[in-house]
Amino acid sequence: MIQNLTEHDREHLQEALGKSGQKVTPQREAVFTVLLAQRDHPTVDEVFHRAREVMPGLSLATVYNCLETFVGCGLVRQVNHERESTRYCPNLAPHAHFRDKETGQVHDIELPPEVMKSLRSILPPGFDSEVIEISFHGRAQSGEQTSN
Amino acid sequence: MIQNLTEHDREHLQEALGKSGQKVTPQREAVFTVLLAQRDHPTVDEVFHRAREVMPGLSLATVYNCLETFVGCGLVRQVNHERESTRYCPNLAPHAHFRDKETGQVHDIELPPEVMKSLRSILPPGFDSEVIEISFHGRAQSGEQTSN
DNA sequence: TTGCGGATTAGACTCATTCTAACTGATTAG
DNA sequence: CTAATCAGTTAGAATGAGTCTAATCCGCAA
Repeated sequence: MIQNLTEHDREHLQEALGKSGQKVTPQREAVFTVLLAQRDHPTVDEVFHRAREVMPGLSLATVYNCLETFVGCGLVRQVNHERESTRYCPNLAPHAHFRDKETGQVHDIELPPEVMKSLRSILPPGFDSEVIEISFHGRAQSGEQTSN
Repeated sequence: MIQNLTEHDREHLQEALGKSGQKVTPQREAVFTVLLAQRDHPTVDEVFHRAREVMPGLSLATVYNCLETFVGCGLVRQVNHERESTRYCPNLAPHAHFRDKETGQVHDIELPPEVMKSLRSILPPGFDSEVIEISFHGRAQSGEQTSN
């Protein structure tokens, strides 16, 4: 079920968009709402279909646009695994991703600061990294929470 | 310049293919040779064009097939960054990848065992990972070696 | 020689994503 | 008030990496 945004989330959206000179639109709100409502790393297509239930005229291109905008202003992260469709994730805390071989589900794995540090430490001098992506691939015993 | 395989490399190829019940063919040898000759993480297309110089009749489909075969028998690794074309890497030691924002070049970053260990340790119980991919994205000051 | 099976091939196809050009609707300028 | 502007949205066309298909090739065994 897709709830409306909380006041807090709406402000978050507003502020992030505003910072990069963009506006809240009904479409952006719908897409953002969908992302927050079910934090299961949906593909563009999944976002599209979910958002359509609430805003039937919404076009696929707009979903692509909105998601790109959100990524650009730091509201969500892209998650890529091999060459599968890109997925989207509104979890902004540093985390890795675990993709279940069997179900295809993606789980967030918390990334403690000391692990981040040890990772950064393996870069030779002269390498300056802005983004680190860590992804596991394997199986998760059923019954594990879909973390976020 | 594309040299022939050393005796050692040819045996490596032979053995890895043999283990999974496959044979060395001229095409596979050509593709493998290309991968070893220039360890710059080429795309399928790059491999294709390089291998063509040595074997003009070679088809793109075969390059896809060969590379898939090699990945299947553990001879090379796939490297994916965002949604860019898949690249291939004959470095079998545990390592991460660093993609240079500016040049697009991919560098191998050695991954010490203790870092591997700390990474595995962040998986909650029940999560069992076979593959860990780590990729950095940022800029490398020029003058850095293209490690491998 | 014939037949078999794996490998190779060219070209058709798929499908996520990007591009394009037209349209909308809110805001600003005259 | 109009008109001009401009970001955002839209449908559909285009792109391009990768996959599939069906025909052919080739080495080996019967």
